[in-house]
Amino acid sequence: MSTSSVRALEHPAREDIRLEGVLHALSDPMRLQIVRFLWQLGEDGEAPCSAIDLAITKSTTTHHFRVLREAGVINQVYRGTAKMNALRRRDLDVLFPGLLGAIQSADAIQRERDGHDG
Amino acid sequence: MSTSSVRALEHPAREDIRLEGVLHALSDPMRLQIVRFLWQLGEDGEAPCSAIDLAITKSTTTHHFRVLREAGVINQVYRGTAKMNALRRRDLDVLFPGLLGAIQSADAIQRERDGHDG
DNA sequence: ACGCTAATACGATAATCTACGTACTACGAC
DNA sequence: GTCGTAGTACGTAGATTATCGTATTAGCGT
Repeated sequence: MSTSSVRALEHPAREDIRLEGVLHALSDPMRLQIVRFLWQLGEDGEAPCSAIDLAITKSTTTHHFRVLREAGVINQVYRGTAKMNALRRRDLDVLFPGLLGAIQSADAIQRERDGHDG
Repeated sequence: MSTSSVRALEHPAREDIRLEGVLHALSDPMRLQIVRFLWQLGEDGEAPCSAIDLAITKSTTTHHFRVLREAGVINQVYRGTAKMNALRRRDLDVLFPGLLGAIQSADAIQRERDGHDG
């Protein structure tokens, strides 16, 4: 017996996403880096946790992904042995139009200013 | 002898304002309330700390205003016995175009959803 | 069954944050 | 100078957070 994975992950419904929670989730540099990475994958892009090279241990990485998920910023699903992550762009755009885009744009401007390429 | 107040307040220069800091400052409900209030005063609007009725004590209020100032979100100047506060709209708009507006808009949408009037 | 890889769970620690109360300073009015 | 108002400083308590290390679970391939 084994249908496609019993392991389910709790996500807030779109209407339960709170602005304060989203802002708090994005106010950490590591999490901002995660979101930047996912954003750059484009619409519907997704990636396993391990695809992002963060300067922290795996268990801390797990923690940050969970914060993002619980705030409603990303969606996580198990796919085989990996856990795929994707930005909840559409949900956030319906809920708070322009917010995610403005933050991404601000992040890009700041990185440019800080001397990062790309 | 008394020129216009020796008491000076430290503000980050525009180029020293960090996105993470702004997001963190705005991720607290009390501070979001402060910013909402200042926003509603319109361009160049300013108000003393005491103009906002927060459900916290005076010393905690001081703390929140300081967090906002140190993050670069508001400007504070002493004016007589009061301390006037104003959003740093222009600085933020130059630095991160659209960010403050998107957050304000998201805040308004969320409050509408929560059943507040206005 | 065994080993590999991806990710979680748990427990600990140190830092940060919100909030409070009390004591204090600065300014204006009297 | 004295009083009232606006706001600060300081110390502290309690909660949350970021980080780690180690042990563990889930799924895939052999």
